[in-house]
Amino acid sequence: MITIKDIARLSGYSIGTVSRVINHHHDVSTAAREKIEQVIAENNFQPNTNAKMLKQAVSSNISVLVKGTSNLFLETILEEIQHLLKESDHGIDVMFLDETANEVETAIQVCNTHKPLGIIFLGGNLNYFRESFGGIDIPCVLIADTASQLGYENLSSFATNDIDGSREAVRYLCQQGHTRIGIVGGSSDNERGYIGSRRIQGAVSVLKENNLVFDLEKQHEPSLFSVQDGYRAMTNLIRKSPEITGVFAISDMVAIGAIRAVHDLGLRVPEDISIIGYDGIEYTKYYVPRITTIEQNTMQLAQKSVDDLLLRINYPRTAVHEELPFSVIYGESVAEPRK
Amino acid sequence: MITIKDIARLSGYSIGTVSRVINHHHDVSTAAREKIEQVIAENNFQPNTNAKMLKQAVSSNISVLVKGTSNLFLETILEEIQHLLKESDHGIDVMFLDETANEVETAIQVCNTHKPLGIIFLGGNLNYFRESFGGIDIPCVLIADTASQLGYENLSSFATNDIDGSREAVRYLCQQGHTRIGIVGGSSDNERGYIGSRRIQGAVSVLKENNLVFDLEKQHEPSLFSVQDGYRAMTNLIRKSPEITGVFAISDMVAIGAIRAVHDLGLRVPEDISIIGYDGIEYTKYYVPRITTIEQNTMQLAQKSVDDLLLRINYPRTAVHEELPFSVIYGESVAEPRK
DNA sequence: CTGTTAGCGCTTTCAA
DNA sequence: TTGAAAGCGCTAACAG
Repeated sequence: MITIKDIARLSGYSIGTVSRVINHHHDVSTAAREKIEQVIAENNFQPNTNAKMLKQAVSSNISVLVKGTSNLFLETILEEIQHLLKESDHGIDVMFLDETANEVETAIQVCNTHKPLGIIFLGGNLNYFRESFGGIDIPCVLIADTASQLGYENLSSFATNDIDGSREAVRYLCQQGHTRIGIVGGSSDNERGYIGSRRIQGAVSVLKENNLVFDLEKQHEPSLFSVQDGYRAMTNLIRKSPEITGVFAISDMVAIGAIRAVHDLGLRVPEDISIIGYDGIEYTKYYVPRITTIEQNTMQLAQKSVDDLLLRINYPRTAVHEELPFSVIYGESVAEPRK
Repeated sequence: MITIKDIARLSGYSIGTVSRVINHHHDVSTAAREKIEQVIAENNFQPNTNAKMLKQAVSSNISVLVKGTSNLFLETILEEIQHLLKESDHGIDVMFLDETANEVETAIQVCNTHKPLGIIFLGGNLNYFRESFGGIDIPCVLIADTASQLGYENLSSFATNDIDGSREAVRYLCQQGHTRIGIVGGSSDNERGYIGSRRIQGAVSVLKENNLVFDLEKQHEPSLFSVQDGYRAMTNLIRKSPEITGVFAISDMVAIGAIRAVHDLGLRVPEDISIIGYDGIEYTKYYVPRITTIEQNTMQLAQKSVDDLLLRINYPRTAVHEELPFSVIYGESVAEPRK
């Protein structure tokens, strides 16, 4: 392994000067800079990040923790964030976590080792934040869930209002004339701070307002946020409530599984059953039928989060919590019910 | 930040002893171990990874470099690898790279900083390996492409034979009676070591053997490995060659975009145009129509790679290169052409 | 502008 | 079984 010491020896300068060149300090003579850069290139020298991080108080990086490895919705936002951060002079440091992992514990680790200037959480479980976010004291942003009730001074959040979004979804089904409406996805226990339960909550409230019968046990089937489980859940739902004509799927992934399930039961979407999804991932536009869905504004989510984080890194101020707009994307998976 | 020094002070032992406890050495008295573990727990102490890595010659981890952030095919293999490695006593260290990134340069970096025992490359560009893999001297495995011609002693590879796989795909279209066959995806320039060009090569060879006319310019449209670009490419292909009845899409993602494109042109799959994909990602089973595709055996790819890597870590021996079987998954996207 | 030097937190000899 | 102490590669403060 080639170290800064080797470069110093080979270039005839001291390690101090080499370090200055590496870190683009301006108090180095052109001669020294050129010579050292040449030696570095010749030897393909890479400074040891461990030593660097160990020594440095802070890096100039921003860490992004993504919850869930194959969550297309979050990945879309991530791409946008990477794009935006490339403009700034901050490095970026992405880390993918299992859906079940504790992102806040991981973040504390990351603070010790990577020493970022700020952290963006892409998705997360509010319970973990409640438990241990106190251990973090750099500016952070939570995307896709709201942290306003948590009251941390250094944690902003940007999200669409899940209750309103799902209300809109179900309202649209009602408008089309559906009266027997089912829900797939989310868990039925009203766990606090869980996105799925909020979406269910919104959906149910609209059904109640429209005086439609709704038996949670019969007209809802829980499901993970995956295609496979959406398929299973929808199959069950139709079996136990064959009279249903409209379905709100808690995420687009679930909607895709659900549509396939409908087909395999010999029914058609939207002729026999209408399905509306949630998130607005790119994929829904290429499905047959194109999926009607509630689109979250990934661009704005990314933009606002990055802006806020950079602002708070440079001018310490208190965190903000903002709700961003969503919109209904009219696809081909919802129609009026048969008479 | 709480350090090993604090734990030493708080427990009344020296930092040497604390370090031994942390690393589960057995030359520590039970009294010391218990006291120190208690203090560690009380203070929620996390050893600083940078300092640890800086000092240690090697970790006991295995690094996995995934090429492409939203490549469902590779992600499936990754999940399997994580599962398999959990059985072993090695830590695992995943890193996602951009599709355009240089994974070998990154790997060299990773060797310096994480000091893994071995590396698994999930996807990769053979050109980068040719250029700089010489800089790596720990056991490595490349998955999804073959490195046999490269001749590195410490680089095994496991992949399905892309030429045979795409031959099988096109052969199936021919069997069904298609004579005017198109290809979407891959790039037309025969870049060495590029998966797409090998799949095209296999496809074309079968067409030639069956004495079918094939004009690369007219019957092939290049595309990236994405749904969006598959859509665009298929639209172009049909415009320039409307007589085509069967299409080989170089990946399932491309196939999905292609099917949607067919629909939007007022045609149907498979009634008007048959489409066969490649990879066998989970998703194809939930599309409407279910996509006929060449399935790569992700389980075996993962299993063999992990086995080989662990073996070579423990008993140094030369690398191996193996081709793994594929199979045709008969979906609903291929039918006999209209007369 | 450049060199020297004191650590960053940890592991690992070497002595005791 | 334990403690003391020498660095791992690097940065930054200080002196020149």
